[in-house]
Amino acid sequence: MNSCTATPTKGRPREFDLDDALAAALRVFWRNGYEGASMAELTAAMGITKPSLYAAFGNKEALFHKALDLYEREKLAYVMAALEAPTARGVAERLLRGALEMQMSTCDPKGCLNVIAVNACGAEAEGIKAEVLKRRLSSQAALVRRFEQAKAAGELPDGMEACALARYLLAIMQGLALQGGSGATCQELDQLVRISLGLWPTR
Amino acid sequence: MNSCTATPTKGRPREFDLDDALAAALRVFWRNGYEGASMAELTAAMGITKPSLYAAFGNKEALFHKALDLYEREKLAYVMAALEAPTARGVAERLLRGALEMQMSTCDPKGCLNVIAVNACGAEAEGIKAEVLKRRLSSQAALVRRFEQAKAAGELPDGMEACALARYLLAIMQGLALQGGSGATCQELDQLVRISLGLWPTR
DNA sequence: CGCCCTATATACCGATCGGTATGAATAGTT
DNA sequence: AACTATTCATACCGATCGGTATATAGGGCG
Repeated sequence: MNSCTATPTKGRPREFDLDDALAAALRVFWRNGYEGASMAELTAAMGITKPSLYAAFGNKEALFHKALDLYEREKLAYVMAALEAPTARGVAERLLRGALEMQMSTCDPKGCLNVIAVNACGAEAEGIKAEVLKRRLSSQAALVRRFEQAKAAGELPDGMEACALARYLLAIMQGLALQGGSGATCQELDQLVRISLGLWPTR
Repeated sequence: MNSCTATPTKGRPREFDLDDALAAALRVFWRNGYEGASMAELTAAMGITKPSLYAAFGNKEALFHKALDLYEREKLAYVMAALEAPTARGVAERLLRGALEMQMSTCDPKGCLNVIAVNACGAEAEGIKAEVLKRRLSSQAALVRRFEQAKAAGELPDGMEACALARYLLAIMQGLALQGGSGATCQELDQLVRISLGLWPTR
């Protein structure tokens, strides 16, 4: 599980843990977005100095990409797992409840890093925006495929297209993350999840 | 309709139009968010110099507040108008179609300024975030009141709470704006609107 | 030990950030 | 014409931005 930390056994050993530092950087990006996270704030949260950061992670953009990897690997695992639910409704339920749980975590920042990063982009960070969008489209495509499979199994009402349903579900999840990041309480977000599941299409 | 431009009739006359300059500033904030919009970019888009901007609008934050006023007055007028629809479903339809039309406009930037501004906040602009949230909560409360009225009229299924339904509808609208700002096509967003209306609760 | 290699800490780089001091230009008022 | 009030254009302010040069500290290895 350790990230390929092959000890070089040569030269002065590093005095901080790569994974811990990356996790700290993720929290800062998560709270402040890419441009809102300054190198000063990042190094302070990671407990290292700027040269150490650049030596270990390259630069700010490379650090963000690695933090984004960590985010998707640890915090967005429920998305891919949800696709294995037996029915389309089960997929939606797992996705919505997973998104809700993320907003209820007390140790993590609120909101969704993907949502935050894709909007917090001045001209300088167009590459960041593109990268986040690419990943989002990838999981969106997986969700569409899952719903097409459900449609073939006769789970969806006639005339309901899989890609439209996927887009609808993602919109609710994005709204949930946005409201979570804007101070909505757990009960309010739970209301949102329940009403969405209550309105989920039945054949 | 002109903003109280009482001609001072004293001193050198201003060489630009206040409303035009504010509209240009709004477009920049809309595209780049509050922190992503630099004074250089703002003055370039407004066609004026920095001292003129500060003399006319105060500072960057005051300019943003005035741009936000203009945004809500001109671009979010459909929200309050939608509340006058005869039924809850009519309200939802007007809101969703209004949000869709905004994303289809070719001259305006994509996405929703409220959504963008509330997420694009590093520590420096906490006041901006609070102000946008305050306004959002205000219109959210109006929507809740409208749905409570609909519930009293027996339009909603038993056990469906007005505030939950309002939160659900707003989540979809926020997701729509987010997807619109992320490059979704008009047809894709229209799919989203239609499926949302198709799933709207009936008694 | 001396050698090599890497990480650390400090101090600094040019560019850009939001915001302003200053003086010339342009109008009404007397 | 002289005075006053307001705007305009240029040039500048300190602070912060992301990123780095330099020199020292600390480990494996001969």
